[in-house]
Amino acid sequence: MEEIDRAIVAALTGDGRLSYTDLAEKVGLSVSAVHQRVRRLEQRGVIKGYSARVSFEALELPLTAFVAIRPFDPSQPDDAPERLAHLPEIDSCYSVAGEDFYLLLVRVAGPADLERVLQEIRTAANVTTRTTVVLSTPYEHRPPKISAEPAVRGRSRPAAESAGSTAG
Amino acid sequence: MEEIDRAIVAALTGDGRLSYTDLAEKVGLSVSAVHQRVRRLEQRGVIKGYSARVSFEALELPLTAFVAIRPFDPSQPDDAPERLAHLPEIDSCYSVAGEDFYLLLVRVAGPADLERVLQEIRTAANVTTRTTVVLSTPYEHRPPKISAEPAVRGRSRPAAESAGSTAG
DNA sequence: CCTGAAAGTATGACTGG
DNA sequence: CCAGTCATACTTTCAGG
Repeated sequence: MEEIDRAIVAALTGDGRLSYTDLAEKVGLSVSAVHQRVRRLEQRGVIKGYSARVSFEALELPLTAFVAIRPFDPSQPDDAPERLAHLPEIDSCYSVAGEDFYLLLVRVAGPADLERVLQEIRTAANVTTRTTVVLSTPYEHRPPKISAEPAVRGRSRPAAESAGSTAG
Repeated sequence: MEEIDRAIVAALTGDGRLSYTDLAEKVGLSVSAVHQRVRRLEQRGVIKGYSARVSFEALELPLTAFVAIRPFDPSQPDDAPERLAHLPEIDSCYSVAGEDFYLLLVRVAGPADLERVLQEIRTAANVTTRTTVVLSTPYEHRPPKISAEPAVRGRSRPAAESAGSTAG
C-alpha cells in the first residue's frame, strides 16, 4: 500500500464520516480520485466497514471484564467461539497462546450480570473461567500507526520496489 | 434512553455511514426526526464518533498480543498509561483488578517488532511484562446488545417497523 | 490513474402541527 | 417531539487527458 492510501485510511479511522470533499483536501487529490481509492480500499478489504463509536456507560454497560477460558475436557472438539457467539455480552473472542484457550472481552451492566454471563459461558462451552475486571480504560481502540514511510520488515516484496523510496 | 434511540445506535454501530434517509426507514420516523435524534445522541456523548474498521493484516500489523504489566517498584507513582501513550503499537490500555496493574492490547508487524515494543514498554514505564500472543480472532468489536430491554417499563406510541433484520 | 463537470441525493435549518 | 420544505453541499457517474 502506498502513501496516499495510508493517509486516506488514517483519516477515515479518525473520522469515518469524513466527506470525500474533505478527504480530497487532506490528501491533495481531486474528489473523484479519492472516491475511487476509497472504493478500491473497501473492495480489497483494507477498509472493512464503518461504525459509530458508542459510550458503553451511556448504553448501561459500564462493567467490562476479560474472561480467560479453558475447557473442562481438552479432548472434546474445541468449538467454543461458535458456542458462545450467541451471547451478546461478548464483545470480542481471541484465540490465544498460553495457559488459556480463549480470551473473551465482555461488557455487562454490573456484577450480577457478570455472574450470569459467566455461568452462561461455562455451561454453553463447557469451560472454566478466570475473570479479570476492568477498573478503568485509559484509552481504547486507538488508530494504528499509519505512517507515510512504510517500513519493510523481513518479508519478500516485489523486486521493483526498494525500501524507503516511493515507487511509481 | 428509549427504544427508538437504541435502534438508531444499533444501526449506526453496524453501519456508521448509514444515511439519515435509510436510518429513518429503519426506525420508522421521518428524516428530520431521526436527524434531530442523532444530533442529540452525539451531543449527549452516547455516540462518541465514527470510525472506519480496518484490516490490520492489510496494514501489515498481523500480530496481536495482550501484555499484562506490573511495576518493578509499586511505591513509585503509577502513571504507566501516560508513559506508554506515545507508543503507537498500543491499541488499548485497561486498568485491571487482579495480579496485574494494566492490560495492554498491542498490534505489531511480527515477533521482532513485538520484542522491540516489549522492551520499550518495560523501559518507558519501569514495569515487568507478561505477554499472551493472539493466534486468531474469531470475532472482535461486535455491536452490543442494545434493544429489547428498556430500563423502565412503559410504552410510548408504537413506531411503524419495517425491514428489521440488521445489527443482531 | 488522474481531473473536471453534470445529474441525483443527502444534509441541515426552518416552518409549522 | 414529529413531519414537510427548500437551499446548499455532497455523492456518484461519465467523458476525457
